[in-house]
Amino acid sequence: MSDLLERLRGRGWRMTAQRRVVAEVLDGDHVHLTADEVHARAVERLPEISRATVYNTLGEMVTLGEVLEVATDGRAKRYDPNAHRPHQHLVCARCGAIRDVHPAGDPLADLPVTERFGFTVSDVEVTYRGICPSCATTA
Amino acid sequence: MSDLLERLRGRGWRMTAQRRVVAEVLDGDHVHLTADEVHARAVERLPEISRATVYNTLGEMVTLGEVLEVATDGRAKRYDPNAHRPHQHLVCARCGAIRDVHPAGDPLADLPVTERFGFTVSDVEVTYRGICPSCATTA
DNA sequence: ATCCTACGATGGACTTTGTCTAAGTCAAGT
DNA sequence: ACTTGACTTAGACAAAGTCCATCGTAGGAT
Repeated sequence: MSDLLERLRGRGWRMTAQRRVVAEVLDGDHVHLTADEVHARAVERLPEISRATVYNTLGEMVTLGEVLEVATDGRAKRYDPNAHRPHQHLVCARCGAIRDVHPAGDPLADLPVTERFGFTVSDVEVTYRGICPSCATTA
Repeated sequence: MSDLLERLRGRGWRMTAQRRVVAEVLDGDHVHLTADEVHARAVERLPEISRATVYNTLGEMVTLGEVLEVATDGRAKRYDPNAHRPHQHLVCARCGAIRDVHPAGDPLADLPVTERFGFTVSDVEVTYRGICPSCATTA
């Protein structure tokens, strides 16, 4: 069931009720939750879980490469459990809705060596912005 | 001299000492400053300028399309005076240094209609990440 | 099964980044 | 120079996140 949980367990993670709940919340719906949203949902199952623990756990999962951090607006970071399939994000400029998208081509290859200034470029993050269908109809 | 200042004046902006200083600071070095860095530099020239004014002024310049907001990390937004030449950003994952870069091709065209989910896509933001030459040498 | 202990969790203080408001100030048109 | 509405100010407030001292417990050792 919880694929994410299995992967974490396989890495020798010490399993606690708190970590299990955070992993389950993240892996549940495939939406992109903020840390506070994760905390809110975790509290429903484990009322005494603290914010610090949620932040710590999310941070560890990011370090382990099992979860991605996405900063689509200047506000709270969002956490994306879909770390093992490369993808980009499409964000509604009005309501903030986020969809995973898969552009054609490799954006990394589009950056010529002359435009790399000696950097060792290892990653590229692409954020498309627009208006989603439901925001478009409600004027 | 201050191209940015000229453009703002041409739009009927009420010119004040504070706005002039903010525009000059931004247009001076072509680095990507945070709001607080802008404030720190502005204070050197106009000691009584307040943080709120810097935030207001930057926000207005963004609304007018004369300055771009870039959120390369989850931290403070940075302000980019180079709004009239389309470009993307290359960020050092270690020290946070930012360079403007010009990828080949149009990233917007790389998103097939089938991957747009009914969104009206109007903009794309690309952030390349890597290690800059000076961080690479200092282990 | 029980004990130990290092790792994890807790909550509250603290920091950073940004917004808001009420009151004072000033640029620019008349 | 006067007037007025736009601009600025200081400080309170808010949101997002980090830090720390202390307490609790998972899981190996016995």
